[in-house]
Amino acid sequence: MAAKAKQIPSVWAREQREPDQPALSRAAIVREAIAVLDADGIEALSMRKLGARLNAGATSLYRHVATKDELMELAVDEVVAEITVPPAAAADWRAAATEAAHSFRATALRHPWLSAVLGQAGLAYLGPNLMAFSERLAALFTAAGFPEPSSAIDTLLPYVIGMSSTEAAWLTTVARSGETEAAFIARLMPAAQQAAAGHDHLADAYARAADEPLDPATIRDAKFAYGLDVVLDGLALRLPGKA
Amino acid sequence: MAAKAKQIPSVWAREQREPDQPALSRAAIVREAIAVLDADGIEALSMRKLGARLNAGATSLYRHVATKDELMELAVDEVVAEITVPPAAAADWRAAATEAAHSFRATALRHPWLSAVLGQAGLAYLGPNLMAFSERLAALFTAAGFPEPSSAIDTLLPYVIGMSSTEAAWLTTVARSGETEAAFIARLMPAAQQAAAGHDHLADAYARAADEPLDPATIRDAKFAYGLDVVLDGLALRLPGKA
DNA sequence: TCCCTGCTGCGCACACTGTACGCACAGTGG
DNA sequence: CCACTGTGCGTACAGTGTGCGCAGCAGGGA
Repeated sequence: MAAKAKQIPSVWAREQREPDQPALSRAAIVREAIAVLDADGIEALSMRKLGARLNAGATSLYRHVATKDELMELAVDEVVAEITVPPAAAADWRAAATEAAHSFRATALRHPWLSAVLGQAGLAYLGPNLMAFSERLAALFTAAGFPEPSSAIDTLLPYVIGMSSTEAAWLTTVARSGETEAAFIARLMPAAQQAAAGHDHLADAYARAADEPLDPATIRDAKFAYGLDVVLDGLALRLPGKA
Repeated sequence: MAAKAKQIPSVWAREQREPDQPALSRAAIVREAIAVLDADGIEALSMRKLGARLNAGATSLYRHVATKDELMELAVDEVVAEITVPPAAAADWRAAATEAAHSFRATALRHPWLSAVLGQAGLAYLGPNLMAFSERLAALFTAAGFPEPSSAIDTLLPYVIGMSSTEAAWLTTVARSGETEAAFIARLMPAAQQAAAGHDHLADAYARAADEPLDPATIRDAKFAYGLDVVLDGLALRLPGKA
């Protein structure tokens, strides 16, 4: 969808490339890809569409990026930089870990494709920002006095990733419906209750949830905080001097 | 890829449909889809390929399944039936929860696409087996005496899903490399150590891991069990009578 | 002034994807 | 015998990622 219209091929008629365009570059491509991902979701990102948004052809992108997967990897690493992990010197490791976890969740909800891609990649991503993130987490738990900080990280991160990814998927579904979260829940409720028929505990839980006056976002916040506290409680028991 | 070859159209030459073929049915389609998913991964499943394996055209499947997403939902629910959750009557809730978690992980590693799809779907899936699974978990934690069993579930499940999905992704990557896990790690190590340069804690962790004599599968088992214990410890603190 | 080399963008093409549409046939009920 | 319904399939459409080779530009010698 370049600005230049189709015209008969002629050396004289050919225009110069606009020099004021933001040049195609890896950074610009990644930035635009993130914008598309945030706005339209992961399956809406195609190389053609991305190229069009950059006033370029689809295959031009491949001069700067080896493959679409590599582009995703770059986008992940770029976005991971938004997560803040308090410095290790902080006296209260628990507050620091809580802040890091909440920052992760906030980032994952701001970029709903993040956790899905991250969870599906595992240790294969070695981008600088991801490494820096891991390093700061390791520093935090080491300073806290954990004998094996990586075990602590390998407990906390799966929880945070698991929760964030289901939550992001849910919010994506809601957003696609065009309704508010409460309205979407209300519309889904009958089907859920029907599916829960014969399952007493589930039916009870649904009934209790229906009476809940709190708004869904608050409930999700509380749920995440609750589970996080559980995990941190469990970790605290592993600190030397507590056993 | 039907058995009948192309031939000049003629009423006389047209063959009958083989009646001994296993009839195309929703159950057969789902079963075959799971086989493809297990063998070749999630992005290898295409309707055409699936149809071919069933001696049918691609679009024939759509008589039994509304859309590919629906097929995935059916496959997930089918596979979820493999997860065993001990009955609520079990005296030791902790052993029961541990068994359920391990069963989940085993199923997720047997079907490496499971957690990714599950984590990306959230509460939207309401299949009977998934409902039964949730019900039994709820029964378990209710019988254990938790005041709000759903909070316990919403803590445990994200951990289990998060851990299983990264693990499954890792194993998929390893499998695709054609090497053993140990060999793959050895080949990845230089890149990882280079990426960890300047990050002291990470570099230490890598160095320690390189000296580790245990085989990777054992380490993964231990890591999962460790985090699971952490979560269950944290949950145990929420049992009335412990506060 | 010329050519040569290397880099960037792009048009085309290939092999694929999910799935809508409408026809041809089998079995069933009237 | 006819009508109807359910099933399979061939064709087609609008996409997808990406390999290949060409066209222009920048800079560096001769």
